[in-house]
Amino acid sequence: MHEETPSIPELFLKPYDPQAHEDSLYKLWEESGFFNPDICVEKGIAAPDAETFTIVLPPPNVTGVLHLGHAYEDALQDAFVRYNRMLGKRTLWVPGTDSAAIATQARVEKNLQKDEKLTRHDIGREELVKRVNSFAKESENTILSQVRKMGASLDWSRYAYTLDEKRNTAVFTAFKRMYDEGLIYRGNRIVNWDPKGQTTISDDEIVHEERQSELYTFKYSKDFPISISTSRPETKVGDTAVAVHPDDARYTQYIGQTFSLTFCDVPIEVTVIADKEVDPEFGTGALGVTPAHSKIDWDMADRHNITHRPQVINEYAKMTVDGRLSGLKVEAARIAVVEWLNEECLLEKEETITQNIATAERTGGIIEPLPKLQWWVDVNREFVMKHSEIPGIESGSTTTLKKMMRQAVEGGGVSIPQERFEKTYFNWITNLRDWCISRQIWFGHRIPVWYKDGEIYCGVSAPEGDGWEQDSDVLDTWFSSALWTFSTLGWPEQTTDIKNFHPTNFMSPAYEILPLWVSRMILMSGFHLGQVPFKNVMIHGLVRDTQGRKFSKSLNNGIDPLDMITKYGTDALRMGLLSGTAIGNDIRFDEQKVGGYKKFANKVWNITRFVLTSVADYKSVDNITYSETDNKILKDLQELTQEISGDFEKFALYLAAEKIYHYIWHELADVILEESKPILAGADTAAKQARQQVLIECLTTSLKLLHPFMPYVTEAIWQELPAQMKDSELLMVSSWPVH
RNA sequence: GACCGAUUAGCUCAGCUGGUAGAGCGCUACAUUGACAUUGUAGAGGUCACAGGUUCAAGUCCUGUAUCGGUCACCA
Repeated sequence: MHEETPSIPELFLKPYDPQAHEDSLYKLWEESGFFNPDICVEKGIAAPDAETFTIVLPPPNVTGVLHLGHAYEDALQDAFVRYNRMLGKRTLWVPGTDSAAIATQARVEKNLQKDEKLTRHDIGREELVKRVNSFAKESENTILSQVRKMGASLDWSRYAYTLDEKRNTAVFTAFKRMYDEGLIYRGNRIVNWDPKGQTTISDDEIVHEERQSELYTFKYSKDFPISISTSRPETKVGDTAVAVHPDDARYTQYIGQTFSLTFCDVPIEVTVIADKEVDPEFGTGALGVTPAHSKIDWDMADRHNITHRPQVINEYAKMTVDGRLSGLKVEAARIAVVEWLNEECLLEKEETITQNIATAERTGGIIEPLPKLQWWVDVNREFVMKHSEIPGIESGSTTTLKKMMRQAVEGGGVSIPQERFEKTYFNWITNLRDWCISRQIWFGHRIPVWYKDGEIYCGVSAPEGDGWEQDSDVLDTWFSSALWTFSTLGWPEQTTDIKNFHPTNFMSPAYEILPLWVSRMILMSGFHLGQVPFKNVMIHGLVRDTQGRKFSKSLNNGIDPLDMITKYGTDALRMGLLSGTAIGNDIRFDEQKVGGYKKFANKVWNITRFVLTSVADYKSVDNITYSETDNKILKDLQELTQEISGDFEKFALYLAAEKIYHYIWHELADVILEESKPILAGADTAAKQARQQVLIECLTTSLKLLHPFMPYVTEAIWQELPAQMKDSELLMVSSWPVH
C-alpha cells in the first residue's frame, strides 16, 4: 500500500537488526556528552538547580570479564539512570574498576610460576607490583568495553580506578584520620591466617565447610586430674590453661591451681580457670585453652590475665616446638600426638563428629588462627561525630562506628526497601568485631605508616629524613572500596561533586555483599563525611541457571552475556534480566525469554513502520476533535505513564518492564492499531487526523516509557522519526511523559 | 544452633494495604502473506505445599508442620 511512501525510512522494511545499530548509537550518546550531568546543564537539558540523582557503579574487577551478574546490575542501574535523566534531574552514574588485589596478584603469580618458574620473592616487590599493574591495565579495556556494550550510560569523564592516584590519596587520608582518632590501631591479636595464600583475611572472607573429624578425649599427663576433649590435639602443646564452668562441682577443687607438665615432649604450664563460657555438658566439661591458636581462647586468656601465650604453629602451618613434633605439618602433628597419647595410655575416647572448619574463600586453604601484629579498625571505640547529617546522630555527639552503622539504617538515613534484608544487616552489625585491615600481599594500597628506631609515623606521604621504613603490608581491598561513593567524587578535596552528588541515591548490590561492602561504606562515609553513602539499598538476587544453580566454572554452565547480545541484542538481554522476577529474589536465566524480547524489539520496530505509514499524509491542524475512543486511548496512556513512574519510584522495575511490554504489544498493537485501520482508511478526514495524532502520541510516549529498559531499539527508532514528532534530538534526553 | 527466603498452570515467575486466581513461554484448534524472519483469535490447565486459626470473606493476616535453598554463628 504505502510501503513506497518516501517519508518512511527504508530501514523499516527490514526487521530490526540490533547489531547494525547498537555500537553506533552508543557512540552517538557518548559523544553527545549527555552522560555527564554538567553538560546536560550546559546544554539546557537539565536545570542548573535540578535535583540530582547519583549512582556509583560497583566497580567490576579490572581483570575480569562481564558475566550475567554484571549484566543484570548494569541493566538495573542504567534503567534508573535513564529514567531519572529523562525526568530532568542532574543525573550522574560514576564508572570505575577495582584492583581486586588478592585475586589479581594471585593470577599474575600463577602466570609467573607457569611461564618463568619464578615466585614473587625471586623478582621482588617492586617488579611484581609493576607486572601486576601492567596486567591490570591491559585487561581494563575488556571489561570497560563490555560495560559499554550493555548500554550503560556512565559518565566516563569521571572514571575511577581503586588504585589510581586520587583514590590512593583518599585511602591514605582516610587511614590517617582514623588513625589520629584512635579508630585504627596496631595490635597483636588472633588473625585468620591463610597458609595457602600467605595472608591474613577478614572474617567475611571465611567460608565454613562441614567436615568429619575426630574428637579426642585425654589427659595431658597421668598426673593431671582433668580430662579434656579436642579435635586439634596438636595445638595442645600451646595450652596454658584449662577452663571449667565455675559451678561445675567436679572441678571446683582445682580452680586456681597451676600444673607443670610435659606434653608430647613439650613442657607446658597449665592453670585451671573458671569461666562461664564453658559448657559443662560438652565433652568432659573442661576445655584446654590455647591462647595463641584460637580466638575464643585468646579472649579467655585476656579475661583471666594469662599472659603466657606461646605460639606453636607458624605461617606455613608447621609446628614450631622441639621434640617429636618439631617441623611437622599440623595434620602430621595431629597423628603424632595421638600416637604419643596411645603410647602413654592417656587417650580415653575417640569419636567422629561433624565440624565446620574455616577455609579461605579465595584459596580454599584451611584457616590457621595465629597471633599477629596487624592493623585493625576499632568498631567499639568512642569518638565525637564533629559533623553529622545522619538522622538520629547529632553533630558533636559521641558514638562508636558500630553504633553509627546501626543508627544509619535504624534512623532511616539508609533505607532498605526489602525489610528482610534490614534484619540481616542488624544481625551482622550485632556480631561485628574489629576489622582486620592489613594484608600480607604486595599489590594494593600500602599501609601509610613508617617506622624508624621504635618511632612510628602515619601520614599521607613519607616522612622527612632518612631511615624510615614503610610498613610492608597492604590494606584490605574493602578498605578502599568502602570509600568508593565519595573517593570517586574527589574526596578528600571539598569538590563540588561531593556537594552536589553525595550521598548517592542508591546502591543495588547482590545480597551476598551486604556485610562485606554495604555496611563498610556506611562506616566510612559516616565517619569521614558525617553522611550516609546512599539513601537506598536495593538488594537484588543472584542470576542462576535454569536449574537454579549458581554459574560456575566447575559446572560449566556459564552463559556469556556477550553471546546473548550477539544473538538477541542488548535490549533483549536487558529485558530478559529485568522482567519476570521481583527484585531481591534470585533470577533463573532463561535464554528463551531473551529470544522472546528480541521479537518484541522487532514488534516495536514494525509498529513504528505502521504508524509512520499511517501518518505519512498527516497535517497538523489547530483544533483536533478527539472521538470518545481517542480520548480513552490518551487517558489510558496517561494512566500507564503514571503507573510506570510509580513503579520506578518504588524500585519495582520488574513491574514497570512488564507493563510497558504488555501495553505495547497487547494494547497498542493488538487493539489500538487494529481499531485504527478502518478510521485511517475512512473518508472522515477530521476523525482520521485525530487518530493520526493519537497514534503519534502513543508511539512517542511508548518509546519514552520503554527507553530505560530497551535503550537501543527505542533510540534507533527515535532517530528515524520526523523532527516534528520529537521534543529532543536524542530520546535519551527527551523528557519523561507527564501525567 | 539462630535467622531469612521459597513452595501459585507443564516450565519460569507476578499477585501492593485480605474481595470471583494472572503473565510470558510451552501446548491445542482455527485464521492469516498481513505493519510483523510471522502474527492474530479462541481454548485447555491451578484444593495457591500441608494442618489449624482470625474474618462475612484468606494465595494474601496469625500459629504450627514439611520439603528445598540461603545467610550468620559455633562446642573445644
